[in-house]
Amino acid sequence: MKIATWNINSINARLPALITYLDKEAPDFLCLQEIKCQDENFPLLDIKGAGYNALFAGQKSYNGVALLAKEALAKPLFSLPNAPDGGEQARFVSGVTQAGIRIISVYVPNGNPPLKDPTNTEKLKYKLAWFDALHSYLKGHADEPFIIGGDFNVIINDGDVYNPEAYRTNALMLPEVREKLADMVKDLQLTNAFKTLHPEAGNYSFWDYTMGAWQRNLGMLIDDIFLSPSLAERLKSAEVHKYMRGMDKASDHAPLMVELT
DNA sequence: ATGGTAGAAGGTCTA
Repeated sequence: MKIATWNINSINARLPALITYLDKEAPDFLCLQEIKCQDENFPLLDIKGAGYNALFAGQKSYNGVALLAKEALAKPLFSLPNAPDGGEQARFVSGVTQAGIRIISVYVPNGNPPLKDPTNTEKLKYKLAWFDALHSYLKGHADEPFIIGGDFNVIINDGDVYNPEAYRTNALMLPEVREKLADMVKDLQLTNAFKTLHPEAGNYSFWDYTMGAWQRNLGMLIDDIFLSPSLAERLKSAEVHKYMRGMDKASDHAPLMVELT
């Protein structure tokens, strides 16, 4: 069973790349983030043509998440219960597989202040509150198997970014942000699928569009897939599909794929 | 002290 997560940075701008990816890698489940379209503009026919069903939570201009699956998913949920904004921002979608595994796609808030006002911490507070809501939601489902994939917008270890000192005060790496994710992982005994198999530094899933970041390998690992405890022993392989970042018209994120037995 | 790039929307914000 293959499950992948990919911040696609506009599903319509990336539609040819998406179809190519589905054909080539054939994930059973694909979590997408930043689809950047409203529901009425979601390319459902193209995705069905590629052999996939889709659950999606769209939004105008920003955010937006989807969950593609070869099978039909049950119990669809289109927003995070008790999200700090009441679910106004489309950052969460989940469904349950026929085998009874809950699959969740999340786009965790970035949390950095608007450039015009570096003293503004509203976005950071929102990020921390969003993590609280996610933790509570998962805690309520801790007795069921689940897999959560997404853009977590957290640099978990210093070795997961090309220059940790440059990001020390960035919302992707602030201690209180790292603690929120670490507390959730510890409390729910989650397995970080990729890092468990590839603990070494220097594996990235995101390279900024600016600064020639891709060509210079100035990247960071901010996309993750976590497994609930009962699925941990099924972990077989995990990899970042870097070739997707090297394509023309690439997203700034590469997909991360995990295989379970 | 801001740039660099990309995307959606629509003439600016978010990342």
